[in-house]
Amino acid sequence: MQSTHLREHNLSAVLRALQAAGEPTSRAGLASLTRLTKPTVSKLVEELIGAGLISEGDPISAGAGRPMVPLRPAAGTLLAIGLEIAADHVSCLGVDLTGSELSRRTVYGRAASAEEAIARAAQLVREVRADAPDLPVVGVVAAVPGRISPDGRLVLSAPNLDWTDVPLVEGLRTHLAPEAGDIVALNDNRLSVLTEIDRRPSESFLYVRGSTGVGGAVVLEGSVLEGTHGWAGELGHTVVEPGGLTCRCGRRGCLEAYISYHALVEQAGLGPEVRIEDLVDELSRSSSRAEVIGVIGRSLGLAIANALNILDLSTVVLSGYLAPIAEEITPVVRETVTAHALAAEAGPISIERSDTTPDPALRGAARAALQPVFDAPGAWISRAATPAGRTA
Amino acid sequence: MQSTHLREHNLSAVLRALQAAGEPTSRAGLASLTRLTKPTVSKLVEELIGAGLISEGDPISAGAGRPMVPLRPAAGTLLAIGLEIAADHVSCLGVDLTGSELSRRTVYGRAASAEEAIARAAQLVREVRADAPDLPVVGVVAAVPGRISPDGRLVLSAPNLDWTDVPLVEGLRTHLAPEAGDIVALNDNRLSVLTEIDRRPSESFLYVRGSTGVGGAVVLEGSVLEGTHGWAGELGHTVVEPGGLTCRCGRRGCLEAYISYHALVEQAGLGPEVRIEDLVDELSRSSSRAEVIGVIGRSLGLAIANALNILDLSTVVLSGYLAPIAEEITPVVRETVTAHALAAEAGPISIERSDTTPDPALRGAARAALQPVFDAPGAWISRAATPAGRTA
DNA sequence: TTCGCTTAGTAAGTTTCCATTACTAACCGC
DNA sequence: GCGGTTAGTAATGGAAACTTACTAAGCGAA
Repeated sequence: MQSTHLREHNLSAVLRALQAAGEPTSRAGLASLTRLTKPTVSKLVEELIGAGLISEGDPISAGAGRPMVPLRPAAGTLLAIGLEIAADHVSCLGVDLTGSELSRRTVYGRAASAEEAIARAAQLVREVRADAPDLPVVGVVAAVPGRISPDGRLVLSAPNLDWTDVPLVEGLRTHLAPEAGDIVALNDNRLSVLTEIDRRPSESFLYVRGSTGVGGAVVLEGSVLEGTHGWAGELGHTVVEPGGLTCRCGRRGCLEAYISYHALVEQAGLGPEVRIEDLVDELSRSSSRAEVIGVIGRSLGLAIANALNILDLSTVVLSGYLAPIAEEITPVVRETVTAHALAAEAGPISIERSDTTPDPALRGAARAALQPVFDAPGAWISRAATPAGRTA
Repeated sequence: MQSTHLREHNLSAVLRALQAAGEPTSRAGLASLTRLTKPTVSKLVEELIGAGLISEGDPISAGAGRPMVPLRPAAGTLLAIGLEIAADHVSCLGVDLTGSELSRRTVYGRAASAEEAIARAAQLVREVRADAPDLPVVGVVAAVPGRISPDGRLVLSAPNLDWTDVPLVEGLRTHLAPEAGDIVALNDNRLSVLTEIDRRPSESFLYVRGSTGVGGAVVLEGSVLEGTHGWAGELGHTVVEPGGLTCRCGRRGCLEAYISYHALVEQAGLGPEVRIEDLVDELSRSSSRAEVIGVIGRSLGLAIANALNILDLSTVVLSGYLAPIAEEITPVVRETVTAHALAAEAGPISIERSDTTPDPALRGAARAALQPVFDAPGAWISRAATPAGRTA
């Protein structure tokens, strides 16, 4: 590491520590969190304040001693933009460094083509920018329900959108002024999980999200496992029944063939807009409700158990349409997991439902767009020095 | 990071770069590998030479320019000790920083008790130390075929050894002088894989090792995934047939119940000392050979496919008793994996056989015992004879 | 042979950055 | 108001790495 990078490293450490603390913290507090000395932290904080990344509050007296000057991530000094491109809507969310919503836009309805969806998305980004015209933009992250090339530029396939090899980033870039910052596309499941990571920082868990299919993510000590192609954690095509039902993907016995919303809807012969809670009710008319829950629980449990065996994790978070029925299916899932997961021998497997914040993918995308600031605050300090706003 | 730690970081970076290079490298070469400047590398190298961690060779001329002074990890300057505790033998291997074998000892025969096995192991360690009495000992790593507590001190269970809750490290420590350095126990599968990592540094792959059971490891960019309890990658108890055969572990449908050496031997009604190649022959007398290969290949393939789906990897390495029959089973495994693994859509899944170096666990243990030197070379510099190398 | 080119390595001085030490600031309780 | 306590700053010093400029040593072509 060059000595130049040391400062960058420490700036980042201070900013991260402040965010991780989750509450206003004094310079002295940051010093003990980062194990840097008080003078060093003072200097770094001064720079970060200068760059508009940290803000000071009024001194707070807490017991004896000089009152601390509370520091927190600065609100309203920059704009990070998240996009969500879904089958039936496109949403855009602008947040500042605190993660607070600055602006939000949505267009409902299915786009006729990828080009149209991209044009809509770009329009929303422009509107969100216009709501905060003076703020520099960190970047744009788009959540897409599909597979994305490792460099985050190309949507390889997104079945629900009917997209194949769509150059999303290039498309957005042609519609947007270059000051929009970096634009990157990421998988919606691996963005949704960021919201969950905020709730339980530095934990390790398996995240299972039911949307149209069944996706998920693997979180190891607070960071999302990417995998070779960027789709690690995709639980949907785990084989739970060799030679079983044929899945939409053409394979047999996939988890999705048994428990995806899509599969269940088809199985029940219902319309596409049934809520999952009603769906289970509907299904339980033909067979017994316990049986339906049993099928979901057992196949899901088996897939989870196999994943936990490989990863040696002991926490599972159920999200998406699995969250509302989590309470009901958990006993069966737990039973199956306990019966098959090795980790169950070392201690109980925790099966939890996710945070119920709406639009986790959208929020996660905005959250991801903020990341460069935490990773490299130095870039923002040089920017603050040259008020032109653009890096040379 | 404090500025004190910067030096440590860079010393480590230089030493690692030298090892990773795999061939003698000049100071200038290290500078470009580490992105440090030549003078900085020169200084760091000087320290490492003083500490006996790097050695200089005679200048080598390669084309134009001044000949380089080749640097390599120093041979015979320190001793790292690996232990392997198996059901029918205990082995001990001493290596230096280059990984070269300095000394090796083995005692065959099953120990009557854990205490006896530990006493044997300690004796071997003493003998290996006695073979190189002047070298400082980095530490001792013991490979154990079982589950080990996360702190590496306690063997929770090792079915083949008939061990439960054995305080291995404490036991070894009472037999050994404290200068033996840190003593740690680790799982044999996750140590075996280190040999494979040396062959393909920084790659990601799934390592599947057939021994008495079926174990494995997950390697992500050159580092072994540990998991919550330290047994990530254990493929043996993946469910490949829900409600299928009963496994030794009491569960049903585990991979091990189908393809472990143990299971196959039992299935064939043979003695315990059959070689795997003969075993397959033997089994093929009752049914057709293709059928036996088919069962192994399909169940293994299914387990691998599920693991690859979760982890998004595209390389598998077969090791242990799977290596000698790799060629035969690979077609079926590949077919099954390709049929079920999502990653197969992005490109071919590579299924390879492991390095055939004998005693991979023992070698891996010694390799792991070396790790502290690469992680923190600074500790060895202070130990070195003359830190008075400060030029005024 | 000699001169220029190229690469390896070193020396000296400078810069950057953090730690140390010692201080001031501000508040509490007695 | 006075000690105790915590927050924060100022000045200095030292460690580490960078920059620049040099020497060392070989190759090859004029």
